[in-house]
Amino acid sequence: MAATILVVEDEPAIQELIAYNLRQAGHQPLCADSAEQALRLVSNALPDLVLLDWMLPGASGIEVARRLRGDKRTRSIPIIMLTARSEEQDKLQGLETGADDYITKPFSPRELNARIKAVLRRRAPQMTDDVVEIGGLRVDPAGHRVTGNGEKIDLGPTEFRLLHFLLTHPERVHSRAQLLDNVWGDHVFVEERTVDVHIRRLRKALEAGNLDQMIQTVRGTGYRLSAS
Amino acid sequence: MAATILVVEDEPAIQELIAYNLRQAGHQPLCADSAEQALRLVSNALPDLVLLDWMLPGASGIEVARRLRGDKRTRSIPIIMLTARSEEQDKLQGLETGADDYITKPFSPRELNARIKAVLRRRAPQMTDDVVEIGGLRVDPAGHRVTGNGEKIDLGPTEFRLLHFLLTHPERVHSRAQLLDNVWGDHVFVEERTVDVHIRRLRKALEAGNLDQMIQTVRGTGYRLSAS
DNA sequence: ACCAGATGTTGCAGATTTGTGACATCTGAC
DNA sequence: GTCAGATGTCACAAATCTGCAACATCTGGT
Repeated sequence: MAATILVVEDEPAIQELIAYNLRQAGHQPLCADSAEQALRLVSNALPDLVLLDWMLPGASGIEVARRLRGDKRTRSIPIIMLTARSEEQDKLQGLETGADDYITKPFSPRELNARIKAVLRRRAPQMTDDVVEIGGLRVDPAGHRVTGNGEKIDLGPTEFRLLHFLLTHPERVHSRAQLLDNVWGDHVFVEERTVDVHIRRLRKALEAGNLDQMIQTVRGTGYRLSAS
Repeated sequence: MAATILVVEDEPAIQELIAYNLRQAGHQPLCADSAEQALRLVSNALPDLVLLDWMLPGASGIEVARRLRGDKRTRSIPIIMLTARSEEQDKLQGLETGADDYITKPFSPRELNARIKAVLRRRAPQMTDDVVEIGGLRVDPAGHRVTGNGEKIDLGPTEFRLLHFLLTHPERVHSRAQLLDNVWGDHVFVEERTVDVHIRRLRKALEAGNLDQMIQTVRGTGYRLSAS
C-alpha cells in the first residue's frame, strides 16, 4: 500500500506534520505550498493521491481540483480535501468539484490514514500498474502484456482493459452496465450487448491455454472471472 | 449491493452531487425535486430506499414520509432524511414520523454510504452484498455463488433470489404473497402457486447436500428456512 | 375410512437471455 | 487515399428460465 501522495498545504508546520505522518505510514510524500507548484509536480510525475488544502492563498485549492479533474491524465487521481471546521460551505462545493472525501482540521493521524486507505482502496484496483495474476492468467499493465500459463496472448485494447478489470475484481459478478462504466468509461453510449461480443473475443483469445472457462456467464446478471 | 435509491431534494446542485456519489457506490439514483414528483415516481416503481430532504419548499418532506408510511405498499421502504445542521428540532420529529436515520448536511460520501449500508442491512438485508451462511448453506451475492457444505450448487436466477431472501430472513414463516413481493417484486402478477414450484426447484437443487430439509413448509401459512 | 383443502411434482410452451458470425463504420499509420 | 486492425451493431440460433395447469400426494378433521 505504499503510495506517492502529493500534499498541497501552504502552512509549513502542518505540511511537515502531514508529511511526517505519511512517512510513518509507509507512504512517499511530495510537498507543494502553492497551486502552481502542485500542478508542476503533477506534470512531472503522477501521484497516487492528492491531499489538498482548500484554503490556499488566493482560494486556488478549488482551481487545483478543477484542473486535475479537467485533464484526462489526472482525472482519476483521488483527492482528499483538508478544510477548517468553519468552512462548512466549502465542503459541498469541494465534493461537487470532484473531491473524493474531505477531512476537517484538526485531525488525528489515525483518521487521516483511515481516509487515505479507504479512498485508495475504492479508487485504485485497476489503476495501478501492478502485475496481476490469477490461476495462470497474468496481465502486466505497464508492459501491456498478457500471458496464459506462460504462453503469450494477443488482445485488442478493449479486450485488454476488460481482462484487466476482471482480473483486478475477480470472483464477483459484474453486470454489463458495470463493465461498460468501468471498462468503456462513464457517459459512453454503447449497447449493453456489445459487452457480450467483447467477452466472446476475450474468451476466444484465452482458448489457447484453456483459460477461457475462467470467464463465466451468470445468467440474468452478468459475467465473472474466477480462478476455477 | 446495487440498490435503487430515490433522492428527494429541491436544490439541483446537491441533488446532482448525491446522485453522482450514489452512482459511484454502484447504486441507481432516481431524482425528484418535489413531493409530488417523488410520490409519482414511487407509484411507478418502488425504490429500495429514499433519501429525503426535510426542507422541501412547503415543508412537505414530512408529508412525503407520512404518505410513504401510510401506504402498505411503501411502508417498509427505508427513509433517510437530510437535514441542515440547525434544524435540530426536525430530527426528532423526523424519526418520530418514521425515518430510519438522518444525516446532517454537509456530509461526506463516506458518511452517506455508511448510513445507506447500515439502513439497508437493518431494513432489507437481502439488498447488501454480504455473504450469508446458515447451517452449511452459504450464499455469496457479490460472486453470485451458492455452496452447501462446501459443494457448489447451481441455481437459476429466481431460485437464487428466493434462497437469498430466505437466508437473510431465516427462522420465520413467509406467506406466498410476501415471497412474491420480496423476491419477484411488487407490481408483478403471478399466481401464488408459482412460489411452490420454485420452492420445489430450490429444494431439488439443495438435495445434493441434504440441505433441502432446511426449507420447511408451514401448512396453511407459507414457507420457512431454518437451520433444521 | 373418507373428504376437502393444501401442497408436491411434472411436463411443456412461450419468453427471455446469451452465443456467435457477419457486416458496416471508424481510426490512425503510411 | 488506402489499408489493416479495432469496434459497435445486428440477426439468428442455441440455451435456459418461467409460469402454469394438470395430476399426484399429503394432512388433519370428522
